[in-house]
Amino acid sequence: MTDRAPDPARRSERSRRAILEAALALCRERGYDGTTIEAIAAGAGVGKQTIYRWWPSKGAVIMDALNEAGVTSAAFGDTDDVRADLRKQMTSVVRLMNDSQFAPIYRGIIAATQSDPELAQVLRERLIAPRVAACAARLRRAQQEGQLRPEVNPETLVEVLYGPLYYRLLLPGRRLDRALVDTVLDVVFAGAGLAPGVTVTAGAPAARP
Amino acid sequence: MTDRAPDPARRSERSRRAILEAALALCRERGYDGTTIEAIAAGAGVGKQTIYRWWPSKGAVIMDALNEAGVTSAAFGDTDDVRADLRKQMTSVVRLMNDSQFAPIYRGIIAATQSDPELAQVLRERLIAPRVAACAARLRRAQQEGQLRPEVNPETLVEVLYGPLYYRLLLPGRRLDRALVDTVLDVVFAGAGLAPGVTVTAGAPAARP
Amino acid sequence: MTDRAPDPARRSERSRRAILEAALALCRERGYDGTTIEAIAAGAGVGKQTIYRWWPSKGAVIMDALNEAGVTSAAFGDTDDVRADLRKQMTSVVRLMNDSQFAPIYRGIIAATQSDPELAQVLRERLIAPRVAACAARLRRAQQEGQLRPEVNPETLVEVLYGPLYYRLLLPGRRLDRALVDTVLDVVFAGAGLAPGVTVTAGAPAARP
Amino acid sequence: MTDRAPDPARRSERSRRAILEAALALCRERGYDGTTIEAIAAGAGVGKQTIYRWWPSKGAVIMDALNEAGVTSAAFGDTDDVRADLRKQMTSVVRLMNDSQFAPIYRGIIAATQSDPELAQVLRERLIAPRVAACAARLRRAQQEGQLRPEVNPETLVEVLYGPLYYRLLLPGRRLDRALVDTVLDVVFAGAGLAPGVTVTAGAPAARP
DNA sequence: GGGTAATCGAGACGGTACGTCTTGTCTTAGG
DNA sequence: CCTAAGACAAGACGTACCGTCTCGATTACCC
Repeated sequence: MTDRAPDPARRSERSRRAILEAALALCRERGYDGTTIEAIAAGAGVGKQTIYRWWPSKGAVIMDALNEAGVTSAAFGDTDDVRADLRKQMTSVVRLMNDSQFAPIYRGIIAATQSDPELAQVLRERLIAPRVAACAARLRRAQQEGQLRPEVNPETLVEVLYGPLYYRLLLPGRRLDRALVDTVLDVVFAGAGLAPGVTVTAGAPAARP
Repeated sequence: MTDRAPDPARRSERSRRAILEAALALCRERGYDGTTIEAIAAGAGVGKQTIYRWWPSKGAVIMDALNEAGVTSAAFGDTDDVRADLRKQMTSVVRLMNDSQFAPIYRGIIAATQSDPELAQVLRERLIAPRVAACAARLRRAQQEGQLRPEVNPETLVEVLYGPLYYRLLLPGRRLDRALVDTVLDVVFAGAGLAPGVTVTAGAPAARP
Repeated sequence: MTDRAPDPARRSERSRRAILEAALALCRERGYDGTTIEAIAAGAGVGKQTIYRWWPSKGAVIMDALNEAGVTSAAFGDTDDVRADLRKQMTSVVRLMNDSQFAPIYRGIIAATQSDPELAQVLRERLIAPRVAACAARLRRAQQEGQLRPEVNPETLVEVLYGPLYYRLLLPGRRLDRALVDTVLDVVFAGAGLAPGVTVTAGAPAARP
Repeated sequence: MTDRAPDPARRSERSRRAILEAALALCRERGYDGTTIEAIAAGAGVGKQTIYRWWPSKGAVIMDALNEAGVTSAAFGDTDDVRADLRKQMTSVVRLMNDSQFAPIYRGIIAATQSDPELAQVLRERLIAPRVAACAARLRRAQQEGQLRPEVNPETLVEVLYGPLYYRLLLPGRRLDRALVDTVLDVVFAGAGLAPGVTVTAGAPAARP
């Protein structure tokens, strides 16, 4: 399994920390693209080889640094109200995506994954998959409890929920804000369609004579 | 308006075409990142200055090349069935996002916009805005015709519709396929929620005792 | 002939000079080995590529620099007395080989040629061959004028004359001084042997009855 | 004397041999310059520190290896004919300097001494000085026996004899061959000059009436 | 229809960063 | 304490591109 990995026991914890800290600091000062391995090494007082020995790319270093900083959380609310739980989590995601420290770095990493499949896999495994799984689990419980239609695949529903957020994060156009969360939840929970004979209003089920 | 633009009359059409063709060819052979202005110039038999004179960045060249190739279309169906129109358009977008020629280039450009606001603006103006506008217009008509709830902002709805597609295009994880389009439309038109006393089923309004 | 060489017309004379000057300055400050292409480029305010474009190696740069500095001369005396002419030239060579500025650089270059045949060829063509030829020409004239035995190959005689000087320059041991020149000339002109019946004394030919 | 040297009793003879053998093998395979301490350590199955502990530099290792291989000999002929003794010894030196295994390594070491005084001293003490002393001793005897002019310093005469050989070994130009030995001996024993009234012919002393 | 000004291909230029290599020192674990 | 192994800080290597610049040599418009 770990046959190719160098013995981690030999690894200098001191250097590892210095590298991750320098990486984050540089990202803040000069942006993701402006951050170079050369500068990280210099900033950390470390030889370049020490970086190349333990990380395959600049993106991997920075992703590790983000993780280390514990900047995000996969934790999910678990009240009886799935919509409230989602709203809380999605809102905190929006807050992060609007954070002027975090957002450019995150966007830089996602950009890097477009041409670096290895980094993409790390991004998936370390950042995305756990959070998607947590969200999907919550949705699955909601389906079992009759709050959500059971025939929609929870993983796909996660994508429908978060897709619009990433759309605004990654594509130029409108600024991401919290209002989007409510709109998305509105649409996802109640639909945007007006089928004949059905009145769907968020929080206000059709009155019946 | 065009005060800053060089006199286009001077421009060598021959070179312009050679550059755009070389750019696309290189993108196919070596990917977006592997394509360099140096190589485009060499491949087109053109001086580097000729490229820098007319385009601000590699991304801009490649975006022009994509546009020139007429690879995408903003045209929208306009039948009476908004859902069918959306399905048709979104499906063709999915097809494009799955095209092994186009997708990596498009992803490369979007990646480049993460650190190049100027390119982002061009992407917005030339590719995204027109298509969003066309889609929003169609949605607006649907609202007027009573097929969609009128209180949802059409531009936002566009993002809810396309967000999941871009999510799969740009984030590592599940492969993009046409089934996603139907799921998204299902959820957007009918909602995924099961509010007490309301049964929302696509195409099958809840019967009542 | 010069088909592979870049068009010299494009070459920046300014950079060329700055590079050669920086190279020499660095050699003096930090020695031949301590001089790096990186430092030459930095010191000359020049991109490394500009050095690599025009010179194949550090040694070639430094040899050019030496030549440019006009530090040596192939000019040879041309009086009627070949021994005096040789003495003058060899003494000036000794002076150069003892020059604390020049000698370490020259030794460094010769050292470099031990593992760089290309540099060796340049050294031969640019520095050694012309001087050997000039010396050999002078010796040849002396042979024609009856001052030297005609059967000794002049090129080889050059090596016998200068060999001891280079021996002291390159091999650790005794310090090179001008006295060596006289000893060498003594031996070479009159021989060190005492053949029976022959008395060979410098400046005092055997008397004959 | 050996105050700075680590206690030799602790030294692993096994490692020492492996290092010297690996050093020579690498020199043959990749040349002097291509041989690195890193590779020697790897090739010998030895830690780098073990090399650094016992040798001050790569050159010192290789010189030790050469010595160990017993590739040269300081032994000198001791017949009544000094010229024959010199010829024999010098010819064997030429053979060595032409040996494609030995020569590049020897040239590499001499090159290294140009910038490494410590190595130069080792070269002098271990290789050169003993051989020069042996040769000078033989010359001194020849002087006492009346075969050589007594006023020429024997050590200097050694340099005159071997200088031309090293000239050809170290400077690019003509290939070293055995004929050089005879020419050198010719010149050194009989001189190359033609003083008026003196006829100096090797092996054919001037006839006397 | 000749002058002139901008564009063209070409590629040298000063730079920056890359990823690799080697150096000599330091650290760890085993004997 | 020596050993094998190899991580470490340092820094040069030679390469690749960047975006700017300087060349002549065409254009192609304007007078």
